[in-house]
Amino acid sequence: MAVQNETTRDRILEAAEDAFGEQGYHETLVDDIAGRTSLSKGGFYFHFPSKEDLFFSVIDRLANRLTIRAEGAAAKCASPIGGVEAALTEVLTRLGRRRRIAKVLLVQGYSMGSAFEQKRVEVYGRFAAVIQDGLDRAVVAGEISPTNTAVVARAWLGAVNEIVVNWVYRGSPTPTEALPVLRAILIGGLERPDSRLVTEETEGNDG
Amino acid sequence: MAVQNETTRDRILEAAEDAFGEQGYHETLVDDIAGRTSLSKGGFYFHFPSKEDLFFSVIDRLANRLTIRAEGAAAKCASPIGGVEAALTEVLTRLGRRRRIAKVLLVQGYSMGSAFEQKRVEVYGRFAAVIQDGLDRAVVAGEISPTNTAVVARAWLGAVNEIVVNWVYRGSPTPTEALPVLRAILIGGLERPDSRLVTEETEGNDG
DNA sequence: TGCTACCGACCGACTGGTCGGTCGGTTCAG
DNA sequence: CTGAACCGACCGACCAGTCGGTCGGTAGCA
Repeated sequence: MAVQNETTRDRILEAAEDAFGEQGYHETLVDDIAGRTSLSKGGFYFHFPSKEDLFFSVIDRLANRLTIRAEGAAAKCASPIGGVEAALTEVLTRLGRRRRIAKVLLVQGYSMGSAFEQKRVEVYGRFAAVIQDGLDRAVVAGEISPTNTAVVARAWLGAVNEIVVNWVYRGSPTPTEALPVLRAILIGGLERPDSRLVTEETEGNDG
Repeated sequence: MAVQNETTRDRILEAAEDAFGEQGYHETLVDDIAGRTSLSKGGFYFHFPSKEDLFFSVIDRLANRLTIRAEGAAAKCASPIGGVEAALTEVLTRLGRRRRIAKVLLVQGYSMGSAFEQKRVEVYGRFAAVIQDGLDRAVVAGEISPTNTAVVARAWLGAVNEIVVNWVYRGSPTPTEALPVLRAILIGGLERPDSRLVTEETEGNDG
């Protein structure tokens, strides 16, 4: 029935999140996921058409959750630049708490080869768009000087990404530890239009 | 003999660079590489013990070349911060010219699963160390304020990485186009000790 | 209440293709 | 004649996906 169906599907997604995070795409066998779910392989294929489809579903689920959280954090801030900062903090904090999730989202997809390229563009594009949107509004609000916000957004995304991935692989510094420095250099890299005495009012941001 | 040996080995490395860059690790078959080299599979295995070993050799070769170029560019500059900037420019320009190389170096490795993790740490660590070294010397030289240069180096690395990867997947903006903006925000994110305009004495960063 | 027909969820042995790696054989320069 | 370099048919592990079958539940009917 429908309810049981949903539950089982979710159980599979949950198990897959763990498995992919621990072992990567190729190392994770459909039998592994079936095992973790107390399902047979056939049972699994009743719920998902393919292993690839499963992986994409996992990615979508994680990316959606993270985007919602980031946008929620940003929405609580009055100023655009404060919003971007809050979103940054939220993402770093969130990923910093769940290493496996970070690994699935930021690393494991590449194992899929060309099948992943489109998905990568889509997911990273969505995050970049959130950042860029905040920056654009900050420009309009006169908080920062006009610049190529698309490039800046990508650079920020990359910086955050590398901090997290490095932590995933080496264990330190944790995203939380890196956050203050990261925030300082990213925000600090933006020019203020009224820069006679920078006097940041963005410093004591809320969140 | 040694000479012929080297030549064939290099031909294999060259072909592998192309193949991995175009198709990724899993999609590239040993037979592909043999074919591109006008060698049989057996001939290939005379020169390399395994496909994995071949991939690592390709990565090492590319990373070494790029590191040498970056360090060379940096060495030509008098000031440390100028050196870091020059290295950044060199890397972006270099990778921007060869999309396939960029793809092998920055993306394809992940396809190998856990076997690659150590290599990733090693290669990225080497690049980060070059940047960090420049930043550290810039601090000593009084060009920038003390900060957590390890984190800053990682962030820079990530920013550059994402710009290049995004270009690899989407074709634009090219690294060369992005360079001015990137340079501005990265360098701009660093505090100058003598800046009367920037008042705050480092609110969040430690060492 | 009992019986039948049916169904969604699940099982697990099996298949079919793929591909890294092997090995006995061949070529040819020295 | 030796052996480094190379050939290419072959092996066998591996694994995503299939398919015929099982089983608990339930709708409909008398």
